[in-house]
Amino acid sequence: MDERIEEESTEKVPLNFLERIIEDDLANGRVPDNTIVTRFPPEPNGYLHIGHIKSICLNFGLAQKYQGRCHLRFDDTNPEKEDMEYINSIKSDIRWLGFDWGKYEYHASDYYQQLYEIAVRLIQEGKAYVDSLSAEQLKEYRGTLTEPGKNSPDRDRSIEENLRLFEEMHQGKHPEGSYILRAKIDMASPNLNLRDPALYRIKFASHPRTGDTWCIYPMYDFTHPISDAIENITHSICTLEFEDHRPAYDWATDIDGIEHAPHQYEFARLNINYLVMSKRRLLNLVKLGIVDGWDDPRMPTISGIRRRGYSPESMKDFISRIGVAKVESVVDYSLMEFCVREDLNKRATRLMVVLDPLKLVIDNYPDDKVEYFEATDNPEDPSSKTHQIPFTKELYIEREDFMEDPPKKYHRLYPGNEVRLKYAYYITATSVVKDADGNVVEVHCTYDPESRGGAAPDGRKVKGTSHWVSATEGVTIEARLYDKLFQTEYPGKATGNYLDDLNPDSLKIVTDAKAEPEILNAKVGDYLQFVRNGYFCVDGKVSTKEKLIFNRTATLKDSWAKLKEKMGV
RNA sequence: UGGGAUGUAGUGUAAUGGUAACACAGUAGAUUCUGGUUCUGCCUUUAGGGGUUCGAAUCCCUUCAUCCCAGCCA
Repeated sequence: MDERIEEESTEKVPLNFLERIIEDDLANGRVPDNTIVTRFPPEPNGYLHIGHIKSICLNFGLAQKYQGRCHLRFDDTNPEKEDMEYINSIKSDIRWLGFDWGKYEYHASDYYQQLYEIAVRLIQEGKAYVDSLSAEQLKEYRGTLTEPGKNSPDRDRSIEENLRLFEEMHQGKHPEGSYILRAKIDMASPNLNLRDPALYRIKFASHPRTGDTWCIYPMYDFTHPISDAIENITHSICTLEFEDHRPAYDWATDIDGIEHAPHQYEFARLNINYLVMSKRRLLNLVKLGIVDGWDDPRMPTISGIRRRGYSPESMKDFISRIGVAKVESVVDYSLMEFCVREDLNKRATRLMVVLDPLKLVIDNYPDDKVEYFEATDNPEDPSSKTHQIPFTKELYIEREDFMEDPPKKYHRLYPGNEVRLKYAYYITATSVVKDADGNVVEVHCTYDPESRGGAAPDGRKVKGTSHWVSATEGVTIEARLYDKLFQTEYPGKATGNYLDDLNPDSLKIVTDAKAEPEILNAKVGDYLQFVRNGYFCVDGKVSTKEKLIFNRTATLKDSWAKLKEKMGV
């Protein structure tokens, strides 16, 4: 026991740069009460996507790891874009991932009064002023990346005048766009965020939470750092594009009365190839009707992947595997697929479902006989339960599992070849029935009664095993076969328009798949594997008892498909 | 032509002055009542150039490349 502990403590667990910072701060007594406090600060103006999962796992994960806490704070400072609908979806998405913010739920709008008072104080201290420049003039005065800006004529307005005007803005006496409150920092700063950034703007918009109480709303650069300070956030983690805002963050938290100013740290946001992640582009897909909605199983939104059948565990594993750093990076989609397959392989219930049915008739099997075979729910689980599958003379097999004229290395069913029907019998194909166009519509075979259970007493082996469903005892279901929404690694890279790279085959609907009766027990949230076809789940939105609809979460790896391609078949 | 940041296998992440590694992808094989799983092998790496040092991915100088910033968005 002691040895083990020693072993563990000497074992070097690689830390990411954020963990290093936190451990260093903790070790050097820089953290009040030795309690780190992080926050996840979504703006409620859209649905959470996979990129947010990284931020959620980071903020909640770090808090968990160091026995601190993580606040959920809605960054609701722009009433024109935000909505209660989003607030609710965000909460349910975070819960789905398995994180709990407990009582620490906040809204930046809770701080509007405090923010207002701080703004007044800044004016009194000569650190902020009311500017009447128009948006266009503001732009002119700001300068460019290479040229410094110039001071607004209003910059030297008296404190009394500023106070009066700001109060009038507050009271709604001035129209939108007529005035803004600006920080007085440095119009010549090489960092544009420091060229007297806007602190407050006038908006006669109703806020989802504060209603019409306010007609002036604080800006991000002012609200965010102060909200962090109010909540005693110790480590404020955000994405790389805010790096340039850090001086503004420090400016805002450098006000009297803040004992332990929070600090901002930036990490690289998550990018995944074959996916688009920006809210704008996702919204567009929804608006144009290219997808079924924000929760379309092809969408990289949390609600989308959830409906697709991804498990929260697999996504958390994915996030832990990609790591955290400051380098802009693009993660392979295949890693995410690997993670979901690995997780689902361990937990999915196996079912036999034929997606593209081909009739198979066993000529030497009794006409009306029904016998049952026992199938393991999950062979990966030693304590797995079993269920019964009915077997009859007429069955369906996968059309792909029979070829009249097979290529080399094809070891499924073809005339004269013997294969196994999983759990049941060895069969040998004898003849085919074709339609007028020459398509095979029925395969006839004979079975070996001695091979009952799927093995021959004489020890002879077969190379192929097919799944099957009884033609008379099976049930019909709908299967929705999803693939990547985009067919290029970087959608839009070639033409500039990401819609040019949509995958025309991102959804194939199979309305007459045949399934073993056990499928009737499948519930929303169950993880299933249709043997040899992939991982599936019950569609939580449209599936009904009368019409069962399943979504394909991911295919199984298919080395035969690769081989076929290589052989040029 | 301003400022900020970043460069390690195809991709992502370790190694924090002491033998460049792990995972995914790729590839070859073994096992298998899922052409799945599992197992084994292989492939490929410090952006370039200089310097410090017994020793550099790591420190210094320099060049190059990429990303972000000119909302009254966050």
